[in-house]
Amino acid sequence: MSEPSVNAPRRPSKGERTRARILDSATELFSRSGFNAVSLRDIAAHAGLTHAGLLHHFPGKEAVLIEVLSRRDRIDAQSVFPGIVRPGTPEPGPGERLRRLVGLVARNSGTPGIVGLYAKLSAEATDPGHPAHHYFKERYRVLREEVTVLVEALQAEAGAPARSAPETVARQLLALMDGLQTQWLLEPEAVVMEEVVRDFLRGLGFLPGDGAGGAGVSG
Amino acid sequence: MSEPSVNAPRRPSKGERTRARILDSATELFSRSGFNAVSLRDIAAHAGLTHAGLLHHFPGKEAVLIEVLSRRDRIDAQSVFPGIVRPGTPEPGPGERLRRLVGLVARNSGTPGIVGLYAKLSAEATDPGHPAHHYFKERYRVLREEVTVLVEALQAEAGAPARSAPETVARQLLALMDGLQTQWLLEPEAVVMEEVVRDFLRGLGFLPGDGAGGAGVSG
DNA sequence: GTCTATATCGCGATAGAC
DNA sequence: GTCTATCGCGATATAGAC
Repeated sequence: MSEPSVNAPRRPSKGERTRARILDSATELFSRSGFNAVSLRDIAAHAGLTHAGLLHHFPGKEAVLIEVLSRRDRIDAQSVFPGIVRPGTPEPGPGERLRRLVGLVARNSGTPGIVGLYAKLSAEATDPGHPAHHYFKERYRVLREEVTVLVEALQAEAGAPARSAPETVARQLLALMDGLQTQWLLEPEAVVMEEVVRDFLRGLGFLPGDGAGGAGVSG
Repeated sequence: MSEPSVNAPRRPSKGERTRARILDSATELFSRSGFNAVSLRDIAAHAGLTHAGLLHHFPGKEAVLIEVLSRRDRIDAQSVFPGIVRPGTPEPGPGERLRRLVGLVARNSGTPGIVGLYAKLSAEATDPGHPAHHYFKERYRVLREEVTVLVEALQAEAGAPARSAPETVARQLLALMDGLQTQWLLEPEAVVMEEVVRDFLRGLGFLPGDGAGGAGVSG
């Protein structure tokens, strides 16, 4: 049987290994120097082939970037919303999902290179016709839906009647996280993204206030 | 006497007029087609000179963009925080400044081209060494300070004790506005930036809530 | 001081040989 | 699947015309 079953990892072909090598090289170089400063020739050389050889695996430079970022997206999403990546997987409870989401914000502070790429590409991709346009539209749609569901659950748990529509709060939270990244990238030492996000969530009643402890989401 | 006094508008020199013509052309072309799709040769041709001639007035393409945006910045800032542009000018009251700030968000919905340029440049400019890096650092510093002062005043007016530090709220508001632009640019018909910002401000007690009972979220 | 012409560079992308 | 060769383009530098 050389037919692999759906979930069994099979031996990668040579092409797949080259592709992976290219993505690893691109991730490293993009993270270090950004998108514009890195040429296809740089990536190809780092991966051990020529730029024309690289373009056999990817249609263009931006396609490489999109693949780099969507690979990371998949990893991040899996940690917060496992159901996105593996449909049917049961999501953790709302409190746990929120904890993981804030943890993701904190973890991003360790990879300014990637965060910067994300900020740049998501801005460029607002242009219809940009190769990553549909990817980002879809990304925001999925994230907004997941966060909306999360907010609904948190509002229900919070007890007090919800002041705002869950979709609106979801938009606010995602916008806040994105906008904070820009401020943090400009002045990394002056901003603690995680703290600002926590403060916002506290205002919504999703995290205990800084006085007497509330419902147990400590430390 | 052909000596103009300090504040009297004097006849612009030929160079200054050329410079202004270049900026007008660049604004129009950038707004219509974005940054990457427009070449220096396009801008120069539209302004009636060659691309090398243009480069006698600006060191490079990005310098042109920075000038285009900072010119707009000056106009916008003047409408909300007159004191920034003309030091010593008395600011309007907090309520009025907040009203103008929200009005600016609403007005931005009329110029997606410029908003997009802003989103793209502010992301690119997070890279230290980018020609606009210092401009954006300074821009955020000034905006954050002005908004912090505004938030302090609004918190005092709101009566209830402030839950968050004014600087934090200022960061949140600016981040929210920036992040919303990305979402709006991706799906202009699905987002009403002004409404989401108002909702956020309502949650802070800076705008009147809708009715009393809290259950006012319809639709 | 203002602008043009030209020459050169490195880039992304394509075509076709192997 | 990878190469060499080549194209067109944007960006840049220099020399010099007005």
